[in-house]
Amino acid sequence: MEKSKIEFDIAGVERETGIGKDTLRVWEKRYGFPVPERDEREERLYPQEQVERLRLIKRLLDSGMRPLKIVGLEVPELNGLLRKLPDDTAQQSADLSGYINLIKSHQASALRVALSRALLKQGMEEFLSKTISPLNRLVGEAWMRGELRVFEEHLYSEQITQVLRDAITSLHHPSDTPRVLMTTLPGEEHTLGLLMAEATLGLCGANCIMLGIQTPIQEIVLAALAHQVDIVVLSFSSAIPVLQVKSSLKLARDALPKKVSLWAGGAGVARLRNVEGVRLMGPLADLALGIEEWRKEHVN
Amino acid sequence: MEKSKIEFDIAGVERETGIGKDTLRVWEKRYGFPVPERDEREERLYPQEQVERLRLIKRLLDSGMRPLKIVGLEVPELNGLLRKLPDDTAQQSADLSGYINLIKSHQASALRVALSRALLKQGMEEFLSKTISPLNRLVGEAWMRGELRVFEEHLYSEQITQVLRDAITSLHHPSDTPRVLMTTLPGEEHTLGLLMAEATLGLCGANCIMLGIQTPIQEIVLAALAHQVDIVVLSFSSAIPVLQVKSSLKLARDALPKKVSLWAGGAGVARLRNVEGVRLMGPLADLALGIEEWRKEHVN
DNA sequence: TCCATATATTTGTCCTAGACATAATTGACA
DNA sequence: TGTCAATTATGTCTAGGACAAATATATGGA
Repeated sequence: MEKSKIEFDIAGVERETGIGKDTLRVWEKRYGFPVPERDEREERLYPQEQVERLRLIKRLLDSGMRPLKIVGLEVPELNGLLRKLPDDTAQQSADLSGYINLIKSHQASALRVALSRALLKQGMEEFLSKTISPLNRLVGEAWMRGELRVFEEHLYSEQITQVLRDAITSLHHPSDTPRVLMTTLPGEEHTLGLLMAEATLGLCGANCIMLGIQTPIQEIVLAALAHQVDIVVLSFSSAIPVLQVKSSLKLARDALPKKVSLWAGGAGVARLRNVEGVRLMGPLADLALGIEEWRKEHVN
Repeated sequence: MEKSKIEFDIAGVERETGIGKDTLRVWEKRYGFPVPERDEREERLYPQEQVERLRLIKRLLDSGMRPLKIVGLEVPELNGLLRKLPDDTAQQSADLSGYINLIKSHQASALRVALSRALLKQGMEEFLSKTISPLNRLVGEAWMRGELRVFEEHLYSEQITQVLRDAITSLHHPSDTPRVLMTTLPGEEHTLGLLMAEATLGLCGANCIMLGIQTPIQEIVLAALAHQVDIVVLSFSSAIPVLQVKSSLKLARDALPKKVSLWAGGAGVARLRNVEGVRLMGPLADLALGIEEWRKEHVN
């Protein structure tokens, strides 16, 4: 059997690249790329190479470049631009580059062991702030530059997840206050930020109720009532468009009872100014601070 | 401040309900529902009630009903239909209803404890086949009928995940063969099936490399090469359209080297007939069988 | 009466082409 | 050099039409 050519329909390209169908069509008209083949029904068929090129473009867009400048560039030029993206690896303490090397050489279990060891040595708080957070940023940047493949990033996330989940299980104090509901809104699929938040809150002795990702807004409200929580924590990664974050947060705030606090954290909120009635969290330490303040206000 | 009306734009409705924008527009024309309000720009604004109603419709659709019969029905009628959906609870051994009750009363930690206990008592294999699998089906059906809210289902998934992950960590034998890469394709977001598969394969002493969910096809190929795996396992939940499963599987098979086996499992493949070069797995036990056969063929 | 095959209907997703608010960039001016 | 206004770029929405694949219904034969 001859190896048939690998081609994606427009829905497949949207899934694989994260670029919407409308956007793909309008790029074709405006920038002359991608220009897919057509099947007998005149429907677009994107060959593998174009999808690969779109992935490079998506990365550059996510790191702040503008379509006009880069959609239409050939693969070598795109790679050239990717290499020029900022690289903090040098500034960072050398110990982090050890992790990066483990990721690049696909040594999953060694990576997991190294992370567990660091956790034991540093303690959770320092582990999160000095190791995981900067490592996340490093990995994110390396991925942007194309030094890490998607599958390597996936493997990395999986190991962090395992280490953190393990640690979190060991610090459960189910009866404490405040009661905190944790989840993300539909569209936000990243678990890592949520897990880091859970670890931080767990340390403070908060009673975390983890709902996982992508809970519809109205379900968050119902869950908040059913579990009688004091605080709802939503996590946003930097992958989500700011616009979407803002409007979703407003909807959530309106839908939740006033007495329930709404906190938003993660890299995705750094770009936000201010949202009425929502507490925006910067670094993880803000969460601990928030819990402290909440306790002061509820001493009765 | 007056509580402003909660309304979603068409993209928000797509995220919240999983119904595509094109579909929403064409339903409006064909069935007269949903008919959203419009903003000053003539863009659709869906009020909360319509979104809620769409969620009910989506559930009925997912359980096999046809749009013509149900899009356009009012909420009470929809609920009536939901209640008529099949209910296996009665047939199942009574012990499972205990779990359901824990879910409905939102006792997360009690549920987790009960599950861990069952795992210890039954052993992994029986735990998966006699408890988790039927429980998943029960929960799925109860959710379809509207007896469980989304957030309750989320909470349930989270507890299962924790119990399974805990168990999996304890059975790592990293140097064994065959080497198995595990992930889902873009569009498939369900982790549970993947975790259950990992537990089963881990029991057989296979060397599982877990990539998490939603790995682009080309990345799967790269990962398979980098990790020199013998088998790639993809998991499909019943939430994914059959059409999408079939075309994705074909693409993946074409993209992977011939010497790498491709296995597909999960509720989503039950509806498939046959895909060239792909081994379709029914129950979890098939995986164990597959590993056994693989070992027989590779005794050199 | 039951099953297989042919015909009709239903349904999701794709198409083109155009519009416009918001974000980012450029230019003018202090 | 910094600030504000004008301009351009960009994603996402609109409408209305088309069609293949999936499903339902009718038909014929054992």
